[in-house]
Amino acid sequence: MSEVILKDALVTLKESGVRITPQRHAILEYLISSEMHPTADEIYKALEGDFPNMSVATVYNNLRVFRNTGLVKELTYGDSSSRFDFVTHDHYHIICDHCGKIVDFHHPGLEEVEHLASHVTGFQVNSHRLEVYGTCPECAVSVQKAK
Amino acid sequence: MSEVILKDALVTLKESGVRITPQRHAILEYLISSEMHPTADEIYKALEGDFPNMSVATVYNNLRVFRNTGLVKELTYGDSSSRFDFVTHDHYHIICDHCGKIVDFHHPGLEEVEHLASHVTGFQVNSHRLEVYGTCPECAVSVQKAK
DNA sequence: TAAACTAATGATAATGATTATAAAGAAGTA
DNA sequence: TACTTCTTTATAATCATTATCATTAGTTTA
Repeated sequence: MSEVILKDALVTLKESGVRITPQRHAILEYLISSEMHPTADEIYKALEGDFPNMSVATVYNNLRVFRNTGLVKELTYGDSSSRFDFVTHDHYHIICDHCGKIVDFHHPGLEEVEHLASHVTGFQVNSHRLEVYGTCPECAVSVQKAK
Repeated sequence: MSEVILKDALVTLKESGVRITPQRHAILEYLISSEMHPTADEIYKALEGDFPNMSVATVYNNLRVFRNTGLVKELTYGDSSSRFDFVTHDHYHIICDHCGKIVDFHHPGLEEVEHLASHVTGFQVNSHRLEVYGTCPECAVSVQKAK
């Protein structure tokens, strides 16, 4: 089923006039199949086996290409490096304060917040970003034990 | 009135056993008085006149101290450097896609989103983060003109 | 198909924000 | 005063990301 998603993505790229190189194919595939939200370096390391000569710059370049075509979203949290998320349906993220794990969850869009914000500030609103922070079940267990 | 806020902050620091140095005083004062959400470097530049010998490291160190005592929040957006926000009431930010301006707005907390996220993912929820993106009135005008 | 043009890759250097280190200074305490 | 601890300063180190540029590959056109 992620096959279909990948094919769709490739079609989107082609329609945007972006060439499908083996590297791009591999990066996309990894982003889609991976349940995590990898950093550029993690992607680089993961594909090192298949592409021993691939440069880090290629990863960054292509992530930017994907971002520009709207296929991929860049997530910046407090930590040093950005994470990249293949955009499927609209979803939000919940992030574990302890281990940094990121889990997706769905929630109806927060239009009323956008409206209020627009009304109060006079901005034309385009989008919003929401993240929830907490402790994941696994870390909750180990925190228990530590007591 | 920001006098009171500053005094409160100094009391908070003292209670946490943090010494009030002239540099810390100045950084706090700047953060409170400034309507913007400055980067570390902007703070550094702003205080250069009064503290010609102050090191950038001092700014970073003290911002970390303030963050740890809960006086200051660190905001990371897509761009390269973090921004720092003196915490007064709970508020959200709306950010202009064109000029990067950040404006505060108030909105009742999104508890129901936290509840849903907790229910779906099994996380214990601590907090959330919400930002709205759009075009500020000034930039909307210049975009009009450009047409 | 070959030549010409354009885009993508890879290696490496450059940038820039942030952090680490270590010496000197200031404040706090006995 | 002597001692300890925290803070500042200057500087070097780190690390993610971007820029440069020569090389390669793909596409277009004649």
